[in-house]
Amino acid sequence: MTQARHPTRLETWRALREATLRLVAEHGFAAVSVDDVAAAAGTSRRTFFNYFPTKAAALFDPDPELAQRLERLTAEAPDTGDVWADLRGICAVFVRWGPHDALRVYRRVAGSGELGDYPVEVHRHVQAALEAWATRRLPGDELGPRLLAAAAGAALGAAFRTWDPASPAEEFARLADEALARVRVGPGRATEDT
Amino acid sequence: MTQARHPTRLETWRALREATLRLVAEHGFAAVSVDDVAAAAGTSRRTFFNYFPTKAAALFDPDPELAQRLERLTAEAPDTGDVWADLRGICAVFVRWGPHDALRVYRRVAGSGELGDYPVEVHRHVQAALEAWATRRLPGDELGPRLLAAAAGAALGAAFRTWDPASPAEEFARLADEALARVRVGPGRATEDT
DNA sequence: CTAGGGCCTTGCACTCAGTGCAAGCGATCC
DNA sequence: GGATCGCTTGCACTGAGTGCAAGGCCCTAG
Repeated sequence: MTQARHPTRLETWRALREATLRLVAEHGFAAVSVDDVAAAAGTSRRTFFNYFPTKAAALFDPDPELAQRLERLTAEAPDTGDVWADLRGICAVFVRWGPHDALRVYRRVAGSGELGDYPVEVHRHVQAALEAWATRRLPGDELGPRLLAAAAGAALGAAFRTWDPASPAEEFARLADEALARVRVGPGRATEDT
Repeated sequence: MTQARHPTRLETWRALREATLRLVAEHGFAAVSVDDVAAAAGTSRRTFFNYFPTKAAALFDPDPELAQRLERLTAEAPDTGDVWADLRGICAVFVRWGPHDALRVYRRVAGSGELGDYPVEVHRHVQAALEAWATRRLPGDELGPRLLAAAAGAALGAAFRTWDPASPAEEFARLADEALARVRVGPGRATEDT
């Protein structure tokens, strides 16, 4: 039989994330203390802070594996020449992975108004990855990459806020597609000679 | 001669905002405590929290007068039939008012990475006002108003982050114009029969 | 087998943000 | 003159977040 084994770093991370998600879904963000989460995950309060810098981070920080997949997705994305269309393609794929259980909790927390800053928190790392991708695609353009990533983030955010968390996850993806389709981001004057 | 007079509520508000802005500009957000701010504004710590729910709020909450002007701006905005164009018009005006001294501090704070959530904080109330306006313009459309406001906010945010706070404020307005011009938000399928 | 070094956990103590409560103070209204 | 209302303030408390140092587990070198 297998020896009692120390949990790996990722396992502890996931236990904390899991506990946070569950407790917050049950009681709301404010009503859950870090001590509660740590106890529920079978670690100490101090260890919690070794993994997450803030309580909110335990809710929103990207799962390392998911982050890696996103990294790969942007790295392998096609270049059709139309940056915005390619970006939409990336988003369309990404939006169908998401940890939808987490998304539902995010929506609940968002609706309760407990976290004024939730909308970005949720998408910050996604938007950062998109911006990095756009920067590779538009070297020399300062505004463009930020604008592209922000516009995509805005579309995803609007879809997210419109989504009814009680409805199937596919509905969120559909809303995101629609939102992305309604937005268009064109090249700047400086780069239209490309 | 005038009698010694109790400061009006707005005056106290402004004293606290002013003190926060100045101290944060000097020492950074984290290095300034609420006690410091309260003392600098000539009030008590407890009074600070009677005016602002959080330390960040003292930095970012909209000046009541400015909020009113924004309210009026959206109320009186023209309706040319092209929602996005009208929205761009509103933003173009707004972007030339801003308390640019505050904006410069925001950029500094933003650059230092102390406030992960700054970008929204800065624009939250603006975006909310734009969304309210868009909702009046597009009744019955759930996604549309959020998308319009978020897209405009994204453009403003991208311009803001690209702006060099050492350059004149007009440069920020120019960047905002450019960003807004590069983005286009179209009507949804459901509303294209309007 | 043992000694040591690295990584992770944990407890302790501390600062600071944010809140409820109740007392105080000035102005206003009968 | 007394009741009331709004604002301020002090006090005490919870909980987030951090630095520090001690202890435990594992792996490796001798």
